[in-house]
Amino acid sequence: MKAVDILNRYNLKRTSCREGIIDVITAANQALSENEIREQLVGNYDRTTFYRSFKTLEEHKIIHKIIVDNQLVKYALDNTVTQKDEHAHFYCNECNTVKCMNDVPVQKYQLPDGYSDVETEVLIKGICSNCKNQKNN
Amino acid sequence: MKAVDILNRYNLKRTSCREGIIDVITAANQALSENEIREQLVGNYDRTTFYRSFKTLEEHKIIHKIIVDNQLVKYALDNTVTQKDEHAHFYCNECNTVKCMNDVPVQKYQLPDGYSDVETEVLIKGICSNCKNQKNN
DNA sequence: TTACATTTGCATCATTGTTGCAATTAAAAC
DNA sequence: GTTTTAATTGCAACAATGATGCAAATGTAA
Repeated sequence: MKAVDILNRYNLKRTSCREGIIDVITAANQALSENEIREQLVGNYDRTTFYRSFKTLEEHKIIHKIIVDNQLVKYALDNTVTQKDEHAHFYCNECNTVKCMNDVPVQKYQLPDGYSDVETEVLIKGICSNCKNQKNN
Repeated sequence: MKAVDILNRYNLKRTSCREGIIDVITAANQALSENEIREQLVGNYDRTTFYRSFKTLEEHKIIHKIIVDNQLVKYALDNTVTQKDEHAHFYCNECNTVKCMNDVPVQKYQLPDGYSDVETEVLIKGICSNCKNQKNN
């Protein structure tokens, strides 16, 4: 789906910053940090505009954040857009990339009495297939 | 186990700040934020000292951080100290507390070929039993 | 009690994110 | 195609979190 269509679907004004962010994130096969997105973005936007665009896109569940160790913040397209189920995220300790594991659904957890869950976040840390290959060669 | 014993076990100097932090965290039945810990702590420490103490305790896996939405940072005793398995964390959307679900072990996830996992973080968001009770009354 | 290495507090700086406000822009109405 | 209106942008300022260098203070071992 095109950025413009996504913005229309959520009744958001199609500003170049929002379109650009969606395009860059859509094109990537991994979650991207703020700086990675800015590097690939055409045009120069104020930091404030950036953050506000992210916030808006997040609030409408067009993108979502994945945070690793309270340090690394990465963004990816949200389930509601990709039509996939709630999935686990994978962080590679070697190359520091974050990927949405669309084929690894979040499992159901049995909570103690009285607790009800709304949402579950799963972050798996380890070595990705790319880095593993490089080690073996 | 006493704070002093824990510090000794890891060959760390027993400074009052470190002891205090461990004591406060041990006494709590939920994960605490920096400010919550500082409030309960006897003595006034510089912010830098605080952060360095946390860092040291984290590096030695005496405590661990749980981060919610890249915003709320909470600390709790680590598995290596409590002798429990890797567990899920629960964040209450109502009262904003974080608890270690020691009885909810992290499940095994089947990753795509080539991926190997080292550690899995699970954060379940929802309503805790306390808040649920208050709603029903 | 002394000696040495570690830790503390202070000043300073970096990063990430927010808010208020005037200027600009997108989208709808004319 | 213009005008109108509401949303968005950029700027300045601010807040929170965290790191670093360095001299002073403290813990530990001798």
